[in-house]
Amino acid sequence: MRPTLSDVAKLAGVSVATASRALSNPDLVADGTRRAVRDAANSCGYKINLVARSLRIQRTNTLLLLVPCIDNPFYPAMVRSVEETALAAGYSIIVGFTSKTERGREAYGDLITAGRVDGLLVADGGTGVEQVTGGRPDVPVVQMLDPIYAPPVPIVRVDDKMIGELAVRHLASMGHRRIAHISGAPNSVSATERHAGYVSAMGRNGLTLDNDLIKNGHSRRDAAADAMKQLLALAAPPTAVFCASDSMACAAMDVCRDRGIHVPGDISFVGADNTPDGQFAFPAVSTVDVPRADIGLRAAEKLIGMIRGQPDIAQETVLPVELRRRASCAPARGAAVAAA
Amino acid sequence: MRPTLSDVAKLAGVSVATASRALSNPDLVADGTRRAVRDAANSCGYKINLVARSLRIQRTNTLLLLVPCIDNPFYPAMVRSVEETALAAGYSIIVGFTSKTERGREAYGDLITAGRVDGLLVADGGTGVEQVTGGRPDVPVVQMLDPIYAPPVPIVRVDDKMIGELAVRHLASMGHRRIAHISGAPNSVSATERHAGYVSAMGRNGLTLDNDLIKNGHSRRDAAADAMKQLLALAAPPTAVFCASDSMACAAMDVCRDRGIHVPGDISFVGADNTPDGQFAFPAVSTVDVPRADIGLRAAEKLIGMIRGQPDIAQETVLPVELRRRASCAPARGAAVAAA
DNA sequence: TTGGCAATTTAAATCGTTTGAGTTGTGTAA
DNA sequence: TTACACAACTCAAACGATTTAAATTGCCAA
Repeated sequence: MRPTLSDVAKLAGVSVATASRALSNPDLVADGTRRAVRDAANSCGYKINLVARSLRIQRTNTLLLLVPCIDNPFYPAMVRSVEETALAAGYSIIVGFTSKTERGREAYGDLITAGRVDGLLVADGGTGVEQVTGGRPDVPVVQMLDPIYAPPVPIVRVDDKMIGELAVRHLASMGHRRIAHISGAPNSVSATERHAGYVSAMGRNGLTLDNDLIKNGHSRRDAAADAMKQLLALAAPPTAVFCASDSMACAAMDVCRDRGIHVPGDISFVGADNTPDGQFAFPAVSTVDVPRADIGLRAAEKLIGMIRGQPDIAQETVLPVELRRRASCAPARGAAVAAA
Repeated sequence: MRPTLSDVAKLAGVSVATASRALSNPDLVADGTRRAVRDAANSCGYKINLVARSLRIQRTNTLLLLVPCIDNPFYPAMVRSVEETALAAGYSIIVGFTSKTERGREAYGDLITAGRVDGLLVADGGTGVEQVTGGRPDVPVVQMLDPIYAPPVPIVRVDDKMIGELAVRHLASMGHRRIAHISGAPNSVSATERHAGYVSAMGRNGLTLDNDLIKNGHSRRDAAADAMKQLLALAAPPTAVFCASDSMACAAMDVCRDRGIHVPGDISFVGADNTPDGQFAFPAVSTVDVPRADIGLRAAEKLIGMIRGQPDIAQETVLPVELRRRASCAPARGAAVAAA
């Protein structure tokens, strides 16, 4: 039988109340008593029962992190960062993967409604939050990346439109004029924002928008490969492609390699996200970095702040994105290139 | 105030005991009573408090999963599979990453000793388990992959020695005689087993073992690249390389590409693990598959079985490994090739 | 009417903490 | 001496469920 606080108290010759305070609120007891209790606890190998504690104080020091899936190279860095931040603040995280499992988010609703977690971190964007909080509006929630619309919740995200703009600007600055776009999952807000950024930057750089140059890659490798094949089949193929993710850029580049089209000699690519697959591809994919570790950190901090009742929680945190030049881009053939 | 069981009981006009049974042990109450309690629960939006329940029944239905890090492409599939299996059995997973965080496993010891989790799944092999159970030997633990030595715990693993043997046999069957090995982290049991498999298969295939052909890649890309450079600098470089992981194979292949050495025309590679980075590399890396999803599944099942007191828990489960031929291998130049 | 029996239901203890209110004892001021 | 403040500690009531043992009910046969 594992020792309880009352065993410790008995051993130290004090009441359980005093034992409790000696261990978790040391200032409230006299020096000698504190020492006696601590010695007693050590000598019998006492460990606190966190479940009992949670029941009493009505907090679990546990967060639920919902991520579509961990196989996607986008998420590991974010998950790790959330976990680290939470750990440092004394919180554990329960992970849930919502895309591959049959039941999706609903499978985890219980944990929230049943009071097993203090708060919720959602990385799978889109629809509503009530399906996950089970209609308990008092559970703190922080969203990462794609906004939840109804009701709105605090969010940590990046400027996705800027991603499209930076990518296009970079390619345009190298003299490319026929710049294609392979877009992400159409139901994702970030994908449509990246698309919007592409559109606006094309205009701003005086390039004509050609709908034939815009293909849907659905954020999947296979769909991106198909899209690339369609682009290459055009009468006037693009000289550069902005892909809404590095993974799609890798897939598109593979298509080019299979056909003997040289990257970046014949065609340039810019991806997005800065995931490891793009980093280790050949050639390494130029990309617009999405600071996933930082997103995780900020989101975890924000959520913990909310749980602890801090007053000045920003409703929205937007982190900067940044172009990373790598080997997949080269000046357009015969173009006069502006200063990169 | 969220409703408790006693609210429900009051609403239904029964005692809490009956309410409890009506909801969680329906056979023990009369039909009408059961209906009345359920209606009452629904009408006031009652949700069980799992913390209270856990305290009473002395189980949390939560497992702790310790993984070195999630950034490594080896682990996501395993984590996902563990999570899925656990979810299906009604368990939640708390994840802990032990390699990058300062405190390592100790940081999570509390969760176990404090009774917040029912069992422990360890994927970071090596030393002892007591540092993680905090000397509570009664906590169920299952190890994945690398064995824990003191004290031994139930394990789900693969035949790592066979990995080395399959890789070498494959290369030998294609006529390669100078087969190099880039090995994994020297303190890892699986790495030394793969090495041992390489050694034994070299002998079995009548190939001479040349220590110059064995380099330590430390399971890191940079070290593997260094190792590859050393191999290429040899007076008689290898015609094939067995790398203890696909990641290292990718890094080694990158070195070859940088030097204009063609894979597989000039040199063949076999990796191990079957991680996505090898799958998407160019050329795709031939590998020996480690069924990570299956490992996660079996380990989770085993742990849950132990928790539930099933009698016939196997101390050791060894899952089969399998060669996956892809594009990184070709017959040795001018060799008479046996049937592959 | 009564006793016996099975089917339900209930009261109360329990899980192991935390914490507000009350008690004790000591020293100081009136 | 009385009164009061104060520190240190104890008592006992939570927290919200489960479960054992006991009590109630309904029903039927004697």
